[in-house]
Amino acid sequence: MPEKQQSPTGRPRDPDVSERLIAAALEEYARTGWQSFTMQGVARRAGVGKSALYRRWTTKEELLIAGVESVALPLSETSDSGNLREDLTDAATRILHHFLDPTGWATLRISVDSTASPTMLDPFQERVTQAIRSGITAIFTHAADRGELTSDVPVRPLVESLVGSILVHVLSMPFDVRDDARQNAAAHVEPLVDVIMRAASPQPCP
Amino acid sequence: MPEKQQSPTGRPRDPDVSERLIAAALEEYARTGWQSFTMQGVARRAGVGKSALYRRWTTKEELLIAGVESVALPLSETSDSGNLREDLTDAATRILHHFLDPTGWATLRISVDSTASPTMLDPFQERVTQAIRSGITAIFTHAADRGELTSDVPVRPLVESLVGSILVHVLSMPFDVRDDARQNAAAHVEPLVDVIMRAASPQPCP
Amino acid sequence: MPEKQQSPTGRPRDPDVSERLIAAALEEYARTGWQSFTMQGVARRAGVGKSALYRRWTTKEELLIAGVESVALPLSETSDSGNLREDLTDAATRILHHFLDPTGWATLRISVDSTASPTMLDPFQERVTQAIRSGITAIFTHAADRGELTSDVPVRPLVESLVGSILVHVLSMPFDVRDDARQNAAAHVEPLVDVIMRAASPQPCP
Amino acid sequence: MPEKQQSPTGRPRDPDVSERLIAAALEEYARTGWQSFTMQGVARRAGVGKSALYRRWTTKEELLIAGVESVALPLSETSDSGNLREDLTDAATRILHHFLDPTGWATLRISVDSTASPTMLDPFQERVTQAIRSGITAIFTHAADRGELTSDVPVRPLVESLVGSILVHVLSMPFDVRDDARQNAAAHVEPLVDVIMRAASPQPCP
DNA sequence: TATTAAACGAGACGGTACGTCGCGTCTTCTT
DNA sequence: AAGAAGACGCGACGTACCGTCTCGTTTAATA
Repeated sequence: MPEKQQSPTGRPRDPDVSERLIAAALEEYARTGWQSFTMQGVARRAGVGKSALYRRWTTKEELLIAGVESVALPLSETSDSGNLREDLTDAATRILHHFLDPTGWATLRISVDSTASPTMLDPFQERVTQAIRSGITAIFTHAADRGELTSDVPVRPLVESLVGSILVHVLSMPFDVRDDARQNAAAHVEPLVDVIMRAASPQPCP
Repeated sequence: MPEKQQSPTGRPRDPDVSERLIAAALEEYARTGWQSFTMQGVARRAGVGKSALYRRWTTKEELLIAGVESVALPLSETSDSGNLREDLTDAATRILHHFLDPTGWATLRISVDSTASPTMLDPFQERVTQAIRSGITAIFTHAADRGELTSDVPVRPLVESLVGSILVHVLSMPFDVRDDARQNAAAHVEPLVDVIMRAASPQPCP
Repeated sequence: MPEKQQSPTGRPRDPDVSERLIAAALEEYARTGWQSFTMQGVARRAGVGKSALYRRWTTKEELLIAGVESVALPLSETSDSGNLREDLTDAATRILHHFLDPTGWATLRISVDSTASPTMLDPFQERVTQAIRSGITAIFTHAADRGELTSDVPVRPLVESLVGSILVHVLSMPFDVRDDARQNAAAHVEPLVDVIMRAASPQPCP
Repeated sequence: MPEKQQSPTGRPRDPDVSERLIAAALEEYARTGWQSFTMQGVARRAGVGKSALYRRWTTKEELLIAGVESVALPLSETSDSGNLREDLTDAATRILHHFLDPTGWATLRISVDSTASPTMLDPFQERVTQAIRSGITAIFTHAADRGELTSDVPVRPLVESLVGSILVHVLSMPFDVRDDARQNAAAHVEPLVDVIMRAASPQPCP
């Protein structure tokens, strides 16, 4: 969700203003979420007039998406070590950190909030939610290419299971465990990757 | 999250007012989510003074939780057919419908929003999030009792995978597919249950 | 303005409650006037339920008048030393103190406020405003009886001049002079009594 | 009490909004006084947002003073006919009308209410109360210049007597006499001016 | 170099929600 | 029936943010 088109004539927009606005938006949102996220506050924190803000993004959602996609997009880049479990563990660890980070968590918030109405979903989903999914999908595709995966296993449910399990894991995590999860990410991620690996493996002999 | 304690002396609270407030809260929230969810609006819709509302619940979260837990708690009751796949499919279908319902979706929204701060998480998680998890956990426990499950499979990651996969499935669903999901729930749920069944099954012969 | 009639049957009213209410009313009003004078606050300060208050007086005005007339009525009792100037000075001094006292000042406030509407004026004026006037009127009557006053001087304007001059004197007094006025009342009163004495005296020889 | 200072930068305030607010304030106050005088109501009647009102005046008092001083200030301009009695009668008549007018009466109300606390008194007194006093003081000064007044008569008590007598006269006036006072102002004013004239005249031969 | 059109900060504007408090009425239990 | 307690619908309080709108000033591309 880039900023709105500007007129070709006249003084050009100051790119520094855009940057400061996006940074301010993420900081404000990370504080306490929707509750205290105000356009006014973003402009104030950025040291910018309200007009400069509204000129670029008309709604809170547009502004947040602009800020959040820069954070989420890197998740689509995954490693390719030649070993499925290793790649999955690496990706899962990064997703776990993503959901444990305030700014990363914002991704989910916006996604959840925008799922309610048809208007907002599409632009955001294509950019953020899909970014996460596509990275893991690639891992499976590579593994299948290597023959590490029986071809009869559908990939999409596996991806949804892995991403979803990490999400629910964080979602149902008591607050004082979050620090532990940040430091011992591997221990938290391993059982979840295990589930996927079992499901992806060839089934027992009949 | 029940309403705040009332004093033993004086005129007792009108339970009808509480009911109207909760109903109004769910209706308002289902409209467009946080955006247009105002205490003022809830009281107005319920035909009730603001004081009667604030007397019972101080914050929007408290109010929403009160309304939402009546919707979420039934999810903890699961079937016990004697067949693991059948029970999982049944539970998963209900969870899918839960997340496709505006009021049910509110459950997730609140959960996501409250995860940011330590204050809100605990009461809500224990009541709603855990309700969903505990139902599925029971299914696995029963299956293990029946010997349908190899004892070396940890249950918790399986639960998180199932719940999470349904969640991500809905989360990444284009808006115009939602109606289809409501009507053909089985088709949407089956691949996800499959993943869990594979992961829960005894592993291939070495 | 006595309290409202009570039913002849049933439990009689507690007179102590009435007293505490009136005392509380005066204290509350003396604090910052109309601004912070609330029925709720009076009942709270008196340690009494709201119903006990509303049972006795329906409006703030009724309650205040009940409280204020006990303070104002003594002003109608004046000295009779046999000397006009002396009596006037004595009465004027007491009126000055009355207007310098927070509770006494409340008398004026209520009077001024109630003058706007026809409903409240009569009961209050007869009791309070007239109390002040009648005392001074009596002084002039006695002086006339003694022959100290030429009979052609109308009394009413003299009374109004004396009371009014004290009132305006206080009204236009800088705040930090009020303490001085309390201690050196005679110095403040003398010039005003002088004016009245000159006006009441026989006129210059032609 | 002018409106609060505005910043030199940014969009300037709309003077029309200020005018509408002051007019609305006077109308609201004239209705039933303090009782029903609400900031909310003033803004509503003026067709203005509450913010525009609070931006200019923070309290009811400030707002009322702004509205009232435009009404009271003209009282400081008095006639100078060369005849003391005539000038006094003229001034007294105008003051009488001032106190009989709802808006003019507000002057007194505010004055009385603000006398209780030190904060409010000064700005109001200097502008309104003194305006009335200074006009009459000027009349006496001119008369003294003409030799119409014996120099040993102090002016201030005379002024206080005149203004005060009119005030008390109105204050103790039954409601149904007010109309008569408006129409036959001369008859009401004459006895009061008489008192002042007698007091101001040279005293009887010893 | 002078013109010009938009960007920019600041903040006014009519609204509306916030959470609190007082209004006057009512309902409950206790004295 | 009095009394203490407090719930009830209502609306004002003063603050903050909404999105739009003027202001005066700055800035780069065009004429």
